[in-house]
Amino acid sequence: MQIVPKNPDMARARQQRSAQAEQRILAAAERVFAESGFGGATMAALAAAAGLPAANLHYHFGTKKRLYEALLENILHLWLEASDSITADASPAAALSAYIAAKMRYSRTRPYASKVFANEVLQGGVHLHSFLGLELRRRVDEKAEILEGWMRKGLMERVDPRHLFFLLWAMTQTYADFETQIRAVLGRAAVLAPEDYAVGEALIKRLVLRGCGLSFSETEINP
Amino acid sequence: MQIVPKNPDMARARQQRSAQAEQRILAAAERVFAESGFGGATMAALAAAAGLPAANLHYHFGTKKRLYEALLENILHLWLEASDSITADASPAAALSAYIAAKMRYSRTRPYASKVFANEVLQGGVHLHSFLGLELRRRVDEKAEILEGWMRKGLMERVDPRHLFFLLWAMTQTYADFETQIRAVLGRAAVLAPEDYAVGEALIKRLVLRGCGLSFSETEINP
DNA sequence: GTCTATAAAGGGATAGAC
DNA sequence: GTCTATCCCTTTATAGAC
Repeated sequence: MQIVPKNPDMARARQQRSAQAEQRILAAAERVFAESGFGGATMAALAAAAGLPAANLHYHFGTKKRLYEALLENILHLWLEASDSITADASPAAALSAYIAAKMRYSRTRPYASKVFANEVLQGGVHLHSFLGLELRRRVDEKAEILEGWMRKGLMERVDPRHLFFLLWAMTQTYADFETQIRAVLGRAAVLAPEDYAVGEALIKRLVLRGCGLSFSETEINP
Repeated sequence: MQIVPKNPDMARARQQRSAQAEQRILAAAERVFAESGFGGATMAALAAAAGLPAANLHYHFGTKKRLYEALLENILHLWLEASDSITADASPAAALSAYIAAKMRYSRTRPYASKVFANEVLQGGVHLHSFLGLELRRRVDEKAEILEGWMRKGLMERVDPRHLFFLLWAMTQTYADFETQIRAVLGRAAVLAPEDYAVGEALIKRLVLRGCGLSFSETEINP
């Protein structure tokens, strides 16, 4: 990362090992920050989770804060991808269903990422000001405009598109962020069962599609 | 709290001052823990928010952990109250509407309490094991049984009652827990406007009531 | 019960050998 | 790039005067 090497081969090898170590650290950090929050996570815990001495983390990321910010940066990209299905020429029912499915897949496969993001927003999102105020806002404005287009064409009933997104995020992300609570209520010992996610996803689709005046049939959604 | 007084009057006065101080500390702690998480909150910050020396907090609550647990205990009571409207002889539409309204009122009036609870669940709920696994689970089982009764009588369509609760919690609490994100998207500078909560509440009612096959009319819900 | 001062421990970060 | 040893500041908690 900050070494001037003698020959190209050594340089490449070094960079590769460095990149590997950084990925390893970020993956471990996702879990540790999710479980302890920024303030509760210690460099010792982060290092132990990554299987490295704490000094290595400082070498690669400088400070705990910068490691955390690098992790957040990674997570934000994931967050934005899910809405790709919402395009002007898609059908509202299919687009919203696909969006819900994508967000649920994210909750199921990347629960720690979801929790880190939730933790950050919960605590005021000080590290996210430009993301929330610029990138996210722009993206939501774009998608809201598409929904308003559908409404003008009579393809769906009138709803406030931004609030609809707030509720979509809340419902899908709760299966990651509040998984502990859901497991407790359902009596699942270690992890949620695949069918728990399926039941939740079907119910979210039902509420949303019907709420927007779109037909909802189990078989259409889960063929 | 641990003083043996000479006469009853002095004892009462002391107890009152002590109780006042403890309320003051708990109110400040709700805000500080919400904004920084358990690990990020320091006794110095908690003391400053309460307007007292840090030693006083230790006098009243012993350790930071015990102060946090006392605060959580307070918050859990709030959490359970909201579902009082759900009784076997209520009408499903009215009961669910009242529940949504109660949870939204809680998000609006006690956002810090909601955030502390969210933070705790997010981080695995280690301080909530008995609450989640016993009290909450029992309560949800009870309320789920009431919903199933309504379904058997044909008063509402069949849905998984537990997952319905997960979504109700998620949708209503998001207006407290993710308020930062909602404000950013809506372009609200300091706080959400009263109408933001109203729009959210109406949309939640619409999704839920329609999703359960119950009639939803704006005027019926917001007279 | 409340305060000031301080002990004791824990945590982030760096130095320097390899 | 990675490791061990360590510095130094922050934080929790207590002691003891008032």
